[in-house]
Amino acid sequence: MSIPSHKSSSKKNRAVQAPQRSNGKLRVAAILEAAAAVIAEKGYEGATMAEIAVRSGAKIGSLYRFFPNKESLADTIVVSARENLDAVFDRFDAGVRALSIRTLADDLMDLIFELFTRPAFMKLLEAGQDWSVKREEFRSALLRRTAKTLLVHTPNLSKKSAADIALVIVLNVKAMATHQAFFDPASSAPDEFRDMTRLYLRSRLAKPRLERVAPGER
Amino acid sequence: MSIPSHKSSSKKNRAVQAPQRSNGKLRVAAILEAAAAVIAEKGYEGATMAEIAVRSGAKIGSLYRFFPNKESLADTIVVSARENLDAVFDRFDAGVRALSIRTLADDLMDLIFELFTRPAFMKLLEAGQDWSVKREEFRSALLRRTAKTLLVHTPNLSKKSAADIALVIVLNVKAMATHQAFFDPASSAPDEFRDMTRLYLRSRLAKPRLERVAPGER
Amino acid sequence: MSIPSHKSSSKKNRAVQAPQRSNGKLRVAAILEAAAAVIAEKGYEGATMAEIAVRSGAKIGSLYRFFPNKESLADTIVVSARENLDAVFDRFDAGVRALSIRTLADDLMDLIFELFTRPAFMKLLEAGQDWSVKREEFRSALLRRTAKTLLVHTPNLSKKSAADIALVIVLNVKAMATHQAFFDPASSAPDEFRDMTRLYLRSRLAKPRLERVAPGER
Amino acid sequence: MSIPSHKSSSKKNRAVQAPQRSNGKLRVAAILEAAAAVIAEKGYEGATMAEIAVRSGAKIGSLYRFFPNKESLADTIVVSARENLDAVFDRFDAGVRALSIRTLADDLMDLIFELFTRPAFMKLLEAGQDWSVKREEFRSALLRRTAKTLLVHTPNLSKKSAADIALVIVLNVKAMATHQAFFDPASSAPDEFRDMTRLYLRSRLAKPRLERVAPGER
DNA sequence: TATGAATGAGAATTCATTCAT
DNA sequence: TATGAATGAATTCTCATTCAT
Repeated sequence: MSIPSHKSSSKKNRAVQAPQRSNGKLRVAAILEAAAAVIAEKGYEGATMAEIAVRSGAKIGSLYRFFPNKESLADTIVVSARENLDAVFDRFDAGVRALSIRTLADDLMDLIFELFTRPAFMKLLEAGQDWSVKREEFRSALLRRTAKTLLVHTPNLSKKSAADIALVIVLNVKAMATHQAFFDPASSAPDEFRDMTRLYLRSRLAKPRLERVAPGER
Repeated sequence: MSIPSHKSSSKKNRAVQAPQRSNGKLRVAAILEAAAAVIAEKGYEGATMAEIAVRSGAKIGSLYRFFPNKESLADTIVVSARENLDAVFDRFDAGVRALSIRTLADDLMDLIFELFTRPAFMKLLEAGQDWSVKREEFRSALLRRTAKTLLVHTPNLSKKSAADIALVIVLNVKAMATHQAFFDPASSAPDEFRDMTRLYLRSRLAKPRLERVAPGER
Repeated sequence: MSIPSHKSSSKKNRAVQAPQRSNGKLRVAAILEAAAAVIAEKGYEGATMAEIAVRSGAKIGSLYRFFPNKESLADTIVVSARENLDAVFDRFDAGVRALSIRTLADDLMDLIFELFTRPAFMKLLEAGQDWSVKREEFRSALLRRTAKTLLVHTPNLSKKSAADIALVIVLNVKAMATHQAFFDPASSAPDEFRDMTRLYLRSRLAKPRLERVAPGER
Repeated sequence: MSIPSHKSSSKKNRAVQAPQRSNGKLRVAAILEAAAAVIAEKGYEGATMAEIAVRSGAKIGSLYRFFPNKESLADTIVVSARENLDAVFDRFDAGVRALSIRTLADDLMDLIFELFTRPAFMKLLEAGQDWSVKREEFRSALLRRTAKTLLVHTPNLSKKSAADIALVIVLNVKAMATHQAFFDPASSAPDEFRDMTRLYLRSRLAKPRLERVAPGER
């Protein structure tokens, strides 16, 4: 979306610019699109700048006009998501208190799923020791905000429980999203994940004594 | 499980390699161990033969004595697991009928988790368009056998349900295993995953008459 | 001498370039200034047109409006000096006969030093196999004129001696100028160079019988 | 000569090795030779790894086996000189007290000249803001040792004077060496430099009252 | 005319794989 | 057989120069 303020540690102070002409913005969008697709397919290491260039219809030199290096391209994909993460969650949190557990589960999964919509995400967020700060930041922000949402909905939850549950939900969505492309289109696996997440959330958020679902829960 | 990294075998270049007899097998094991570790960290593309050589204490030349190329190394990791996959499942299936749903969930997760013990697996099994046949074979075999086990336990399950449930269980274990290393050591997330899987299995395998959740719930 | 770097001319992209009339000359001057600075820092190869553009406040497109290519920029720097080389020396030669050796040394160094004032010169004049004709021309003209000046002052000098002495003087000034920036500000090294050059000139220009310093000369 | 313990800041822990087979040592020597030659001709920026490879008879991949990058190659050239700088000066200082000023001048110039023998030096030592530590270290060591030698010879010199004189001498040799290749072979310019340096040293080191050249000195 | 963007040849660097000893 | 070295295609990145608006 907006070109990050790239690595200042670079030797050369190459002037990498945000696009300033409408054409340039389209170009950047196309590059990000292509990068996301290629990374989704081949992973970060497997993706080559040359292929991203070809798919985006840009020439290799243009890639480097807008992104100083391969990593910044990947970062930008993540950063653009990070940027509206808070906005999206803020909006969601506003109405979360009123939601039934079932609806909370469904909507929360949808929300997170959307953040994963660009399939490059899954690849980018896969564990690795030298991930850039940006990528790590996205991961932790997502977990933090998810936990916070759970606390807004169920205030008497412990911080720790909220964190644990958030992690499980996020990983469920990730698993769901990662393998979506590879599912038999007729597969009902996504539904299974949704349903499992509902069961899980219910068991975690329902009041202790009401082990069996309380009437009027919904 | 963890083969020590034989690094002390040669101190000086001109060192005599006296006890170098039949430990070709040890050498191979060390290489596989190192390969698994490096791939787990960096992914298949990110792993370099040079680093695998260094970590395994082998010389780059040796690697190619035992494995004709990088892919064969990765394949071997998968194949060695594939080989005893059937044996492990056969043994498990023999007694599965008697298991409670809870125990089934727990033991099945343990079994699959063990197959994932070498962390390179997760990386290796990640989707990609040009996976080698061997890797794809492992994935489908794992799903097939898991589904079969479910059918042995609960014969009146439909094939399709079994496949769906198998996928969910496998992905749950994968999520659990992948992120184990990154969990706060004090995290109870693994337990959460186990519990969630129990809930899920119970809802799927319990007799039809209990299908309906608590009245009014749904 | 130091032309300010006109950077304030456009604050917004859409800014009106009202007073943009005949300052093509200013623009060119700014570019030359910036080019000289960048080349001085990084050398000819290390200097990039992009950095020169940024420092001069010009846009890369503008650079190429005024200079067809990088080399022509470098050439222009040299040529502009070459152009008034003769004038400067002519003027100097007019009064050179009357100068004492000491004053000759001092004034000649000053004169040459001024030609080197733009520090890009030193870099530009550094040896290299593919120097442009222009650059080579400046170098030889400088040596030729310096030698001529010596002959005007001391007519009974041989051509060869004059050429040798000229070379030494020029190189002395070059060394002095090149390293001026790096001197400890409190360093008296420039004075040393001046003094050394005086001694040298005295020994070369003084009448043979006055091998030992003439009384009153100093 | 000996491969330095290259940059540890690198992303990849590529195992850049010192050569361990005789052949490898020859190769490294050839590479350094070629690098020095190319850098001497084109300067650091102008030199390309490809040309260095061709001239050394090595393939591009081999260059990177021994040197992790272009800069390390340049550094190695400088470092190898730095390494025996102290040894050379120590030896020289041992006998310096007995030398006449004239001989001191001549021998000191010869000594420094030899350090500059590899012509790549002059290029490498040329000023620039981002020179590597190694290169700067060589420069300052050379000045420091030259000043020290002067103090050994003439103990009643002030530190500051010694430093100033050292700088002048070094720059004289540099000028001489840099332009040697470009001199008319019949040029007596080198002799001029030597003579100038003698005059200069004499004026600086001779006892004050002996302003006029002491009889017998020459 | 001014300028942001496009271009692509060329340079640095990486790494799987082969080979000679 | 063991292994240091060689190889070179593939990849990332740079930058002078051109172009469309």
